[in-house]
Amino acid sequence: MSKKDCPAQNGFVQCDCDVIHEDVVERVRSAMPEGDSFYKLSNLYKMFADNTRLKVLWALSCETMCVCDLAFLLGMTKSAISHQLKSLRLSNLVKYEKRGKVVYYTLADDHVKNIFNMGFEHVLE
Amino acid sequence: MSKKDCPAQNGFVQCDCDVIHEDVVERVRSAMPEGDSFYKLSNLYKMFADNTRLKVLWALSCETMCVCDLAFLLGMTKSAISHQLKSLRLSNLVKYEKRGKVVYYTLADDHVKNIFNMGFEHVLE
DNA sequence: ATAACAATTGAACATACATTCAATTGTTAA
DNA sequence: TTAACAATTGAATGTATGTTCAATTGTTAT
Repeated sequence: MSKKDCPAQNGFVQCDCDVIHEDVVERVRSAMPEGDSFYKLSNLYKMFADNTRLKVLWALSCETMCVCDLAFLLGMTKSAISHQLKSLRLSNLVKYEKRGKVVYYTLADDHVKNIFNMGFEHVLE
Repeated sequence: MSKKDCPAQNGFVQCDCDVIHEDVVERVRSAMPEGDSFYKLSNLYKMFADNTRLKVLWALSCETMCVCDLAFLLGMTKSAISHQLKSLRLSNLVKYEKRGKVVYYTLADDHVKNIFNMGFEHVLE
C-alpha cells in the first residue's frame, strides 16, 4: 500500500509515510470502535484531568457537599468551583439539589469511584 | 469558623465564603490523600484526555505498532504522533524498542487496559 | 561516501481552557 | 421592601497544549 493511499476521515491523504505493517494496521482498524466513542471517552477523562475537578470529584465521593464547603476545602473562590461544577454537571458526573439558598452536589453514580480506584492503583506503584 | 480562617496551601485566605458544614469539611479534609497524589493522578488522566493519545493507547492495547503504522492508521503525520508518543513515554504508559530504523511501541502494562474498560463502561450507558 | 527513510526535535502558531472579576439571580430573614 | 448571602454567569485574561513546519539524527542499503 503506497503513500498516496493513506486514508483519513475526510478522504484526503494526511499521513506522511508508507505503511510498514499493513496486516497489523488492518487488524487494529477493524477492531476499532466506531462513531464518537473515542470522542466521548476523551471528554470523560478530561473531567478527571484537572487538579481542581479531580479534588472536587474525590471530595464528593466522600460526602455530599455544597459549593461553599468545596470552596473552603480547596481554598478557592465559589466562582471557580461553580464553573467547574458546571462542567461536571454537563458531563453527567454530578447531581445537585437545591435546599433554600444552598445547592448540594453529589456524585451521579459509582462509576466515578471505580475510575478513581483504577487511577490510584496505577499512580501508587 | 469565620471567613478570615479560610485555609489554603500558602497560608492566605483564598476562598470567599464562610463554612456552612464545618463537620463535613473536616471529615473530608482528614481523609484527603496527602502530597502530590492528585497532581500525579490528574496527569495520568491527562494522557487519556486527548483524542489522538487515546486512540494511540487503544491501538497499542491491540498490538505493538511502529510510528508509521500509527500515523497511517490515524491519518496523521509521523511528527504529530511522535510528539504524543513522547508524552506517553514520559508518563511511563508506553515502552519502545528500536529495531533498525523502526521504533516499536508497546503498552507499558495492563493498568492502561483496565482504565480503558472502566471508561468505556461509563460511556456506553 | 551518499541516498533514502524512520523517527525525533524545537520553534511557531492557533486553540482550548482554568481562573478572575464584576454583575446578576434566587432565596431567606429582618 | 430591603439587606444578606449562596450560587451562577459571561467576559476578559493568561496559561497550557496539540499540530505544523523545517531541520536533524540514526540506521540501512547502494
